[in-house]
Amino acid sequence: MKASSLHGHLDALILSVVEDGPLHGYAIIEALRARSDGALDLPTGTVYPALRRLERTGHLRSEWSNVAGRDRRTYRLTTGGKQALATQRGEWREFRDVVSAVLGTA
Amino acid sequence: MKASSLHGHLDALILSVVEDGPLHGYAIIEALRARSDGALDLPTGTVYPALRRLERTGHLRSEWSNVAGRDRRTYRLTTGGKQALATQRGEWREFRDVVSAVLGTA
DNA sequence: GGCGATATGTAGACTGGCGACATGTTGTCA
DNA sequence: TGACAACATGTCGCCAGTCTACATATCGCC
Repeated sequence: MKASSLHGHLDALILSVVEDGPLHGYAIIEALRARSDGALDLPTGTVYPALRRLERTGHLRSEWSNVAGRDRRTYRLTTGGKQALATQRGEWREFRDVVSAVLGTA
Repeated sequence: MKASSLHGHLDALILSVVEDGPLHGYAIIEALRARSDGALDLPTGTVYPALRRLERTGHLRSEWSNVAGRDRRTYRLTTGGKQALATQRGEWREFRDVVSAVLGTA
């Protein structure tokens, strides 16, 4: 699937997979792939900048750790992030319904 | 609704409203607004460039006319445009289902 | 030693939607 | 007559966000 069509919806997807528990970047990419049955295979150049953006806006917070000799930056949802996710879920539903209605793909 | 989330989906929406019969730019904007119950209110700076793009790629063809003293450029779907619309409807369905699945907004 | 998987990141290009602007006509209302 | 909304088309430059390609490093396996 063309991930470029995600434009503007990626943030919600990331927040959504982190909702179930803290994850580091690489694991987030895998979680998105798993949850979408392989349809979403996002490049690191897309995800890592998005994570820093989400941290900058206060929706995520990160913490470094080392697991089996590998450095990990683990992200978790903030309170603001939870609210943002709820808002964005609502916006997604509206967007989805509007586009489906216009396209006649209800 | 934030129309910026349209990114990449606008072409399909335009092709879809033109599918029912030739329309000029201004009427396309109105048709999108009507079909979406007011949710889609696109600025001319978005729609007109998109129409020229769609004509450049051969999905639309245009013709000038004059109605009640006003110049109109009326667009209609080409054969290629019909095929493109069918393809994009399929892509939309997939995109919609994937995002809904990940967000849990099924 | 090499390679694939794990892990993070940046730089620059490209695309597309948006706000602001520019232009002109028609119809309406005071 | 003059102002203003609606009709109608279009451009320009900005900006946000995604992608490609690159850079770096560890671990486990063969």
